[in-house]
Amino acid sequence: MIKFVNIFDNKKDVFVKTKEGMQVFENYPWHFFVDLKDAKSNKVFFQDLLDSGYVKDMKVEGEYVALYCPFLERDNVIRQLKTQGVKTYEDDLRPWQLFLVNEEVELETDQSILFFDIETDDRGVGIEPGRDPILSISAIGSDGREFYFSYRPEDKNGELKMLRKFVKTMGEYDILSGWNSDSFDLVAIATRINGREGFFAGYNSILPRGKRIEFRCMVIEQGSKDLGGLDSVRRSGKYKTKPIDFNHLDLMQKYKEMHYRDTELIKKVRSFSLSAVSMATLNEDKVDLHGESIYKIWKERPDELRTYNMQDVRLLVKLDKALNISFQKLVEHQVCCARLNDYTSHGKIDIFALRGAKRLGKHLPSKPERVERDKRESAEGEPKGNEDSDYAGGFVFEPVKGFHTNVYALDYSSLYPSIIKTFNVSIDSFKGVTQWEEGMEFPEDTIIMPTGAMFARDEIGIIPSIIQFVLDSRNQIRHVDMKKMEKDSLEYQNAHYRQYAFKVLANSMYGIMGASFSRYYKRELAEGITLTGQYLIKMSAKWCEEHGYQIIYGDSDSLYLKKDGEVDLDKDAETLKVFIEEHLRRLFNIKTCHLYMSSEGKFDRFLAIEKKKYAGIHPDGEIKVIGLEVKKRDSLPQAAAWQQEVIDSFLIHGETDSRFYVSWVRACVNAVKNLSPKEITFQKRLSKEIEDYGKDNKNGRAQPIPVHVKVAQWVKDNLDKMGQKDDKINLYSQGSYIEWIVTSSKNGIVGVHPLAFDGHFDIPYYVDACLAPSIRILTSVYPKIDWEEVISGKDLQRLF
DNA sequence: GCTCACAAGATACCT
DNA sequence: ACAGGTATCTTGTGAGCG
Repeated sequence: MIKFVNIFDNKKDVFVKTKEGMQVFENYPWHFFVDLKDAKSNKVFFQDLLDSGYVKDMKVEGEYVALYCPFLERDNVIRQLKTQGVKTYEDDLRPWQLFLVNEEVELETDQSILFFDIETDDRGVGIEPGRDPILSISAIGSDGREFYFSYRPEDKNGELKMLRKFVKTMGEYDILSGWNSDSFDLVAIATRINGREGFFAGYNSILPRGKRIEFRCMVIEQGSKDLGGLDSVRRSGKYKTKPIDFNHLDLMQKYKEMHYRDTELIKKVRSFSLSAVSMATLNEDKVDLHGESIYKIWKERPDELRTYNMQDVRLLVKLDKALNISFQKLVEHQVCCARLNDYTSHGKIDIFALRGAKRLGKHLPSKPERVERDKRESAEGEPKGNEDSDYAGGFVFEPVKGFHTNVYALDYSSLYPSIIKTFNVSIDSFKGVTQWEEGMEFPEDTIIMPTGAMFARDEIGIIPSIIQFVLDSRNQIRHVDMKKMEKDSLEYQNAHYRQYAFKVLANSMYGIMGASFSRYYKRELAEGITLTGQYLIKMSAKWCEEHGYQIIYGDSDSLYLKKDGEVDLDKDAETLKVFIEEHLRRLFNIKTCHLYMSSEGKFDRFLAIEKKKYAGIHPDGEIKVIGLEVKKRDSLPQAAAWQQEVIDSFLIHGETDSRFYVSWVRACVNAVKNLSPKEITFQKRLSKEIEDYGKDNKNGRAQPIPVHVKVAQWVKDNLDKMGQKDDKINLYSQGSYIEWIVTSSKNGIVGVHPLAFDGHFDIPYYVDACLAPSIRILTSVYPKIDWEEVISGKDLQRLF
């Protein structure tokens, strides 16, 4: 078993970095696969490939033939196979990927880390990594050593010398780790050394003394549309890095990944600045510079800069220790058999699945060729649902809007993985699509879906097998291994992270089957899963209605049910489970039912406002709020505060007298004119650079510029007024939050930055804006009351 | 020149 | 480079009207 720290190739040899040193596997025998039957039916063609020397060797492996050829000649060979119409498997794998799939390897979790942080010249307009000189770098190793690199203004080559010293130190550790370093610190270092394309040179202590190695680190532009998979939470900055032969761990990125669902926290830390996160986690802040420029301090009081710079790294080390970020990350990547640098969902799951397939003696399709596609464009002019673009997802019930009591929640646990297992959904077990109708005839050895997609019944497919393996492993860890361990021990922590990684893997399988760039993609399968989900939740809803429940709401895999009097939800859920199992067996010929609907508790009081917007209170007093404005970071603070009051009145106090709310609204209307600037300040995130807004939309017209972008432009033009820049995130670039107050709404919204606010705001506009979220709740409960009139006071006027 | 319905983008949520 | 579904707010356009 090789424990690797990192692995990469030069398209020929594979380099495996371990704790002991670098192992080189020269001319790693690169290969890919075709079906044996294809090789048999194209005998002459395959013989020609061998004779011409393009393919060096062929070996029969079960149902496949492995074709050996140098990776560099790959394109040529594959083109010929494509022309001949031969399907290939795994032809896209780089030598290092193939190595991970084939060999006995595991990621080393015991890796040394160098935490670091840089300070840059801040005299220019804004902050742009790579443009401004780097003034200092602090670093702390996981072994406790502290480093500080800087130079004096007089030293012409000071910066480059400093960077080279740093890179040398970096080579003494396995991992380089910073905060937002993927978009800032590392971009700056790589760019300052070698320009945008650049790699940077250094010494790797693992190699024999004196032997030089280049640390390659690409600097690439981040797509403006691409939000990185974590909705809008992930990206900041224009560039990011792609380190090749050293490990890099951006703690901010992983921290976001761990917390992106926690809307409460996101509201607190907003852009996930080191300062905000340290405050939230450690209750400790960065050193306050009182608005003084970094450059000035560097020039005049270098010791002070050192203190400041060092404090940031100390925070990093403390955060990692408190939250175990790097350890969790290492364990997670070890479970996936992924390199530390391959952090995308697809990158992490791919090698894991390929290894899983190999264990079963099977191979997975090659990645589809890159198709330039734009979902929106394909929808224009022609009917929606283009060949392989969009497909339907989960079903959302129209809520029965208003205030309810005695609401029960039912939930399919892991609906999509369960469907995959139950219907044996997999690329290799797929038998085509037919028209399905109740009671139709179809082959006995086939499972069918409500969409008509058919799958082999007896031989379990690769994907369901992997899911089964993943869930079995997870259960083994949770219910057996962890029981024997001491809580809070290192091995317990390790086990906990392992089981979590398995859970994530199981839940990601559906996603990659719907991702058109992945080797697992098949529209019929992805849509089969979602539409079967729709079928199941609708059928369950029907069953519940027939058993005395009223459907209040439901989304994809959940149902919210109302029933007064005695209710034994667990018993009903069990009966429903049996019903569904029998139904699926009879109509779809399934073999084993893995679907399980369980009770998610009761709500004494429940507000159904809109699709994806509701709130409820459990008997123990715990309140659950979903999707409402109080949970959104772009909500007006006062609007959220007032909406919270309404929610509490209904759920905690059970107040249902409409007169209470009418007078409450009147009081709010009167209070608007006295609101403080903070309460009426909007905030929204810039999801791309200012220049990228206002381009032509799909109708060929210039897209209007949103208010927050106009204000961002003002910020850019008035940077001198903004005071000290917070952290690495520019005040007006992709990822920044923009604040504004509305001063006029007569001819379009006019927003001004809080710093330009003179105290006059558009009161009528704010009356609407502050009350809208509350009014939406009140309208859903009391649809007959004209709340517009209550706000305008017309209902009062009528009385006089 | 006004109102109004509508399309489309942008953001941030939910499962 | 995991997926789709949805509400809400904003601006610009074009129809209908006087």
